[in-house]
Amino acid sequence: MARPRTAPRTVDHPDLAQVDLQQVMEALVDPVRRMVVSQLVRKGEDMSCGTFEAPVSTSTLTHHFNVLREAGLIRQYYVGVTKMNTLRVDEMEERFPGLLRAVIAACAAEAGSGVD
Amino acid sequence: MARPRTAPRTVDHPDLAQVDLQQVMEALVDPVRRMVVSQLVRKGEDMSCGTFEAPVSTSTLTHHFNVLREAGLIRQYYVGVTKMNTLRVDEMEERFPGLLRAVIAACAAEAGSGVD
DNA sequence: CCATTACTTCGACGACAGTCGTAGTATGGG
DNA sequence: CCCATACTACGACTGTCGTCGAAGTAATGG
Repeated sequence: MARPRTAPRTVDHPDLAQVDLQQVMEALVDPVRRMVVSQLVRKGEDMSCGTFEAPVSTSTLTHHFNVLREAGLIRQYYVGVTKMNTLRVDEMEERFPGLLRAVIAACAAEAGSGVD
Repeated sequence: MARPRTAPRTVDHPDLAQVDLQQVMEALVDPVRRMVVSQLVRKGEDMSCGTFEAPVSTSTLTHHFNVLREAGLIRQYYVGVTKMNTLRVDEMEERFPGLLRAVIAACAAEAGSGVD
């Protein structure tokens, strides 16, 4: 019987009203974090932490997820032993209209044209 | 007779095609540089380097102007002994649609609401 | 229970960005 | 000519960010 010994793992998310532009910019300035955002957009569905491609170690990736979550860019929740990630794109759009959308578009454009 | 002993001082500006998102994000992540951009927008006309308000020394401000110029965000030109600054907003809009516009709007929104 | 999987936490380290003050250079006026 | 003004260049310092590996914790399956 899967009787949880402790409370189910939860994750705290900021209300976007209390996130400021500085935090969002700092989150989006890192290329690895933009990769995460891009992959979420491209996939179009929630992704577990382990399924992202990035040129860094797992522990570093954990750090990047924390930064993204604290900046209000992603929402995270546990499903068993894996942790899922969603983009808070609509909320973000309301908080800073056009910003996330523009960054996503720019990422896609750079990935699309031959950038090597 | 104002005979120039040397060639008039010129300033180099990148073609926006050769500016990448990383550079622009790095330029816009600094709050002092966003202040510069905001003041240019608010003023609505070219401003000399000495007329900006920022909580840093003059030499630091010079550094910030360099970063903004190299990221393609501002255009600079000398008028006598002073150096003028313009926002390259239209070119930027073409290069990364919506990005600069969104950041400017976010700055204005934060400045507008009581943020202290 | 125990092992496995999936992610986190911690400390350490290296690199680099922002900052300053000082000294330097160019322009324009007396 | 010389000085004042406006900005720049340089070197030094500092704090912070991204990075890693090793050790830790939590759910799941046998």
